[in-house]
This record gives sequence, C-alpha cells and structure tokens, in this order.
Amino acid sequence: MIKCVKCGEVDAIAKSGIIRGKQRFYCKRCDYYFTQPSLLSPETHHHRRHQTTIMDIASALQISKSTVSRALQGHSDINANTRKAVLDMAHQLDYQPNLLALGLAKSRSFTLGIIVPEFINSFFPYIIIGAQQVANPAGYHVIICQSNESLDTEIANTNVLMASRVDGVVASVTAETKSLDHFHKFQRAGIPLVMFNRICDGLDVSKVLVDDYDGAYRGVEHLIQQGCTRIAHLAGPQNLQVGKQRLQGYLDALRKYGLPVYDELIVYYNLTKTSAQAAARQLLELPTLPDSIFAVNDPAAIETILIAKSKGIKIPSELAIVGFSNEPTSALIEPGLTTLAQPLDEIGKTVVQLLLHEIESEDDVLVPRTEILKTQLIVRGSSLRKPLVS
Amino acid sequence: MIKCVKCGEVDAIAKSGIIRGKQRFYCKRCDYYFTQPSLLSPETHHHRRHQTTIMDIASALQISKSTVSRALQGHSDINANTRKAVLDMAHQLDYQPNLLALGLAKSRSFTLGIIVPEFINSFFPYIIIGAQQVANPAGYHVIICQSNESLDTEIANTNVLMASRVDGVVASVTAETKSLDHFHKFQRAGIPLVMFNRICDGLDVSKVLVDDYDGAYRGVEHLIQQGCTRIAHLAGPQNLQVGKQRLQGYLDALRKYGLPVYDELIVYYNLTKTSAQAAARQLLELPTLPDSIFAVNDPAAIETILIAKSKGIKIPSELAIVGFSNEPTSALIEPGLTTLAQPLDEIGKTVVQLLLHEIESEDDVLVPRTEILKTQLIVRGSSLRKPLVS
DNA sequence: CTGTTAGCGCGTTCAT
DNA sequence: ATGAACGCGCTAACAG
Repeated sequence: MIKCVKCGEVDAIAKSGIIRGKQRFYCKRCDYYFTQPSLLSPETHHHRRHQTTIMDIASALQISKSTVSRALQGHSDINANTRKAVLDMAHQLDYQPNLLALGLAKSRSFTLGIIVPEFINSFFPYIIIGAQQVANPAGYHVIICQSNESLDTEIANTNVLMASRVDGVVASVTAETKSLDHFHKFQRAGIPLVMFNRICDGLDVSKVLVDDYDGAYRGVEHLIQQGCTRIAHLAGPQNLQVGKQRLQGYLDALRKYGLPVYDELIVYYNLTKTSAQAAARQLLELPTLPDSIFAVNDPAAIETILIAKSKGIKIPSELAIVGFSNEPTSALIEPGLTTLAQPLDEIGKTVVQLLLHEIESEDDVLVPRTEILKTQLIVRGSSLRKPLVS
Repeated sequence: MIKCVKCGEVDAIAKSGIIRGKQRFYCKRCDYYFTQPSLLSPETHHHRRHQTTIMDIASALQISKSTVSRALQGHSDINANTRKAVLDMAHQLDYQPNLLALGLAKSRSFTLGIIVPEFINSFFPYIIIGAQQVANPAGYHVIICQSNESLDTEIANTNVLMASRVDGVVASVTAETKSLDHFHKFQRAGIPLVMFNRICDGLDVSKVLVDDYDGAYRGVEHLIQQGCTRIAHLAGPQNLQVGKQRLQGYLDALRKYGLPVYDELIVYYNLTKTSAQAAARQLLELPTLPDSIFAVNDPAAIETILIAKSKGIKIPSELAIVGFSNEPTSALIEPGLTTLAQPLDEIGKTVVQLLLHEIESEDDVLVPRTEILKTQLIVRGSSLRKPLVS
C-alpha cells in the first residue's frame, strides 16, 4: 500500500522505475514523483554499490529510458535539445553503459577472446598489442587468456570464453595440444575462430602464419653459406605445424645442398625451458659435435648458447647458431643471435582483421582464409664466420 | 493466432519458453508441446548463433527453468534424480552459463580488472600470472588492460572496466600519471581498488609494494662496499613513489657512508627505452665519469650496459652497475647484471588476496592495508670488483 | 519525435 | 520439491 507523500492518494500511484536501488513512484493525481523512504540506514545504503544507468538519467530528466537510449546511441530522429540534455546529464552522472546488459540485449558482447600459451617471452605480447590496435578502434575489447602451456588450462580458457559469450576467438595452442575438441565448441556455437602461429591439423578455420618452411630453409641455407656442413636441428613438437614446417625447411635445405641428414643431429623439445636445456645438452654432448645448430625458436637457441658457453665451446667458430623469431634478448646476448624476424605487430593485426571480417560477415558460409607472412633473416654474430656476400 | 499442431485447438494455447530462437507453445487441451514452424530456411536458421541456456535444458526435460537453475547450483532441496537428469542434459548440450546474464542478475560480474603500463618486459606478466593463480580458484576471471605507458589509454582502460562492471580492480599506473581522477571513479562506485608497484600519492587504497627504499639503499651500499665513491643514479619519474623511494634510498646510503652527492650524477628518465638511452648517454658523456651507476630498474641498467660497452667502457672495472627487479635478461647479458630481485609471484598473489578480501567484506568501512615485501640483492658480474664478504 | 512493451538468460522470492 | 513471476540494464519493435 503506497501513499503519495504529497497528497496522500492511494489509488492513482504508478511505479516509475527504480532509482539508486529505491523504487520510484508517480502520483497521477497530484503529478508528483517520489521514492519510498528507505528502510536501510543512510550509511548502509550509501555502501550499496550502484552505477548510473539510463534509468537514472531518464528520471532525472523526467523522460523515458528509450529516449535516453536513443540519444546516447546518436539516433537521428531525436530532438537536438533532448539529446543535449541527455548527454549532459550522462556526463554529469558519470554514466558508463553496462556492457553486461548491452551484451545480453544484443546477444553480442563486443568482446574478443585471445588464447596464448604464455606471455613471458615478448613474442605473444607484441602480437597481442597488434591485435588490440585493430580490435579497440573497431569497438571490441579483448579478454586475454594464457594457457601456461597446459592443455587443461587451455580447455578451461575456452570454457571461460564461451561463458563470456565472446564474439570471436583468436588462439595459439599449447605444445601439448593434439586433440582440438575444445575448439570445435566455438564452431558449433557459430563463434568465429582464427588461429595463428601455433596451429595443428584438423580444424577448418582461418589462419595467420609466417612462412615457417621458407624461414627455416633460409636460416639453414645461411649456415651452409657460412661453411657449416654438420648442421643440427633443435626441433619443436611435431603435433604443431610450426614444428613440422621448420623441420621440413631444415631437411630440404640440407638435401638441396647435398648435405647428409644425421638422425642424431635432430632432437626435439616441448617448448619449455628445461626441455630446451636438455635438448641442447644432448646435442653438445655428442661424440662428434655438430658445427652448427638451427633452433626452432629463439628461447631454445639462447639456452643453447648459454650451455655452449658454459662448456667453453666457441661461438660461432666452433658452433654457429641460428634461431627463429628475433626476440629482443637475441640482440642482447653475446654473441648476438642470428635469427628470422617475424612481423609480430602485423600478425596481431591480421588475425583480428580476419576475425572481424568473419564476425561481421552476413554470409552463411565462410571460406576460411590463410594469410602467410614473410620472415626476415637477421644476421648477427652467432653465425658469422665469413663476411656477408651482398 | 496460434493453432495446436496436434488437435487444432486455438484458445487453450500457452507460451512455454523459447527454444533455439523459436517460441515454444503448450496446448492445455491435448497436453502437447510444440514450436511454431520457423519462417526461416533451415540453413539460415542453422547459421543463427545460439548457445545452450537453462531454458533449453528445461524444455528438453519438460521441467521449469527454476528447477534447472537450482539443480545446476547444487541447491539441496532438489530431487536427486532431477538433479542428475539436469546435469546430464547440461553436459550433453554442452551448457555454459551465460556470464553476461549471470552478472546482470546478480549485479556482480565475477571479473577482476587489471591495469598495467606494459607487458613486454616480463615484470608485469609474472605478476599477472601470480594474480591469476589466486583469482581463478576463487571463481573470478581477469581482464588484462595495458595502458602502454599512455595516460589517455589508462583512462580508457578504467572506463572499459567500469563498463564491464568488474568487481574489483588492480592497477599499476603509467609513468605520466599524476592526477588520479580516473581512479576515483572506482571509489565512488564502491568498486575496490588495490594498487601495486607504481603508485602515486593521493589515493587512499590498499597497496602492495616492495621495500624500494631499502632495496635501493642496499644496492648502493653494495656499490660502496665494492669501493665505488662516485656513484650516479639513473632515476625514475618523481611523481611515482617507486621513483622517489629509490632515489631516497640512494641518497641516504651515500650520506650514511659520508659520500658526497653530486647533482650532475642524478638523471631522470620516463621509463621509455629511448629516454633510458638518453639518460645513460648523459651520464656516460660527463667530463668526469661516475665509477658506478645505480639504475632505478633493469631495463634502464641494461641500456646503460649496452651504451657503455659501445663506448668501450669496461664493466665493472671502470663502471659498476646495479639495477632493480631481476628481469630474466639481466642474467643473460654480459657481464651479468647485479640487481634487486622482487618476489613477483608473491606480489601478484598478495594484490588479489587484498582485493578479494575487500570485495567479499561485509564491512561498511574498509581500512586500506599496505603490504610491503622484501627484495633480495642478486650479485652478478656488473658490480663485482672484489670478492664478496660473506 | 517520444513513450510503451517485450525479451536477452539468469537467480530469486513467492507460492504451492 | 517444483513452478510462476519479477527484475537486473539495455535495445528494438511497435505504437502513437
């Protein structure tokens, strides 16, 4: 039983939205808005969290929330004065749209998910920055998940992104990811997915890659041109395309130049630091040392350099080394690490461009696209035995 | 005008939820559930995104969504068979709760925001990993924002987090952040905020810091013990407590040991790489060189080493260097960089623990807490002129 | 140009 | 033990 606080009327009372947690009423008889006295003490009430809503703006201005909504969205058929009043009030009340409500209403969260195996090395961070540079201006923000090279965590990440109703997903899988069931969820739910760098077979989605085969080939070719003949490969996991392609580039370069392939010169590692150290030790403790090593990535190459140095092996004269990715540390270490630079920023941007294309496409059937970017050989001291031929 | 597809009845038709985008009906006369034939072609309809909801589970099982909701939450007063059926169906339909709806209904997003200036160096990534290790088990997930050392981006980040209705925020500000208006928003909205590492004055919130003063003091003391007397300081921005505290530790160590303070030996930088290089050059081009440099952090120390080496200055004999933070690169560079290690993992965990405490506190008034963690001096070649006294 | 209404998916009284 | 009804904040379709 609500009584008008002004005239005492009981029957002509209508509800009129809720303000700051309190029900607001309107007395039709005396044209008066009021709220029911709160039962909570003022302090307690103050502690109650509340962020401004369009309803707050609406009742402050005595207009309907639809009008507020339209004004805020820049709808054209709205009175200029009304719009200004709304925008001013929104600013005054420090209004921030509730993205939860917005997402629920539009069935779109304007959020992209990005899953990376780690972000300790600067490889993925640079890609993420590139991704954000495209996503943010387009009105999307990004949830970053790191699987920490663990398949279980990766699966948990996909569930979180599903639950968050992201509009699209960008992913680079862990070294131990072989089955892709957890990614099929996105396809079943119609959520576009684009993979980059670390992909595995069996998923028909758009991809952004660098030409790993070509990069590896050129890296090994460079070693050959430096006079190396007994070239080892510290290889990556073979469930990942990166691992396979770079191994293939290595093999083909050897064959092309008529060098023999020795099985004991190919060792595999699982992308963890300890595994890299073990693999490097294995190569550097062979009865007959290799004269050079092509490592599948820079972190592995750097561990190799450290171990070689600790063993007193001279780089590059006794052992030349080439890595892959041009991590910032590869310029710091001595000697500098020869490596294949990847266009990280461009990878990040391209991934999100492909993703947004799919999200905003009206087409029923989307043909997955694959973008392949070029790598660039950066020659530093770790491989330089002869002056470079230009 | 809806007609029962079974008996043709028109009047006894009730709406019964919506399944996969289609309105579902119930004929009271013949006890038959049906959906209206879709006007869309099957393919188009299939393309329509849909993720399983409790309503889908409910109508698959012919029960109400309230029951499903309760079963899913593990409510006690629910029939064991019903619960099992619900859980099985949820699994079968690959149900993931809609966090947008959940957040809207409960006015809590179960999301924490974390703002860092950058994540190219591994300092912040390690802290983020520690933060996630506490947040995730507690049922929260984390939105990571990077301000890229830009105040404007930082302000935008705070707005995104406000709009996402995060339950709490963890932040480390940019080098150019002086005013804190954009953080006051969180306080006004009753959203707990905890700051770490980079804080500035004028915000009465909980904080997690390392003992910067003490670390700086011990770093400089170490240089003095190595026989250095003309010790320079490559200092950080003085709007940040880190910058001030480390400068103060430097000054007090000099005074304590009776060494003079030369103004020209204190140069400031704004935490960007180019600024670090400029500052290092300034010090290394003085008419009388310093015999050692205490840098406010490792990136600055490393730039200093590189420039010193390029100038042929011998480290540590002509120039000893001490950094701060124990970045992984400080172990790689030659000579190894002496530095003060910070417990990054612990910082991340502590920050989120404080934050969760505030979020879940029932108290009206929260007394901000400040946790100060210890640093550890790691001595490497960059400062080692004498054998260490144990 | 503006107000009214329904519904997005979920938890939560209030009934039964 | 279960169902119906409401509201969280917002957009959009439908009336004027």
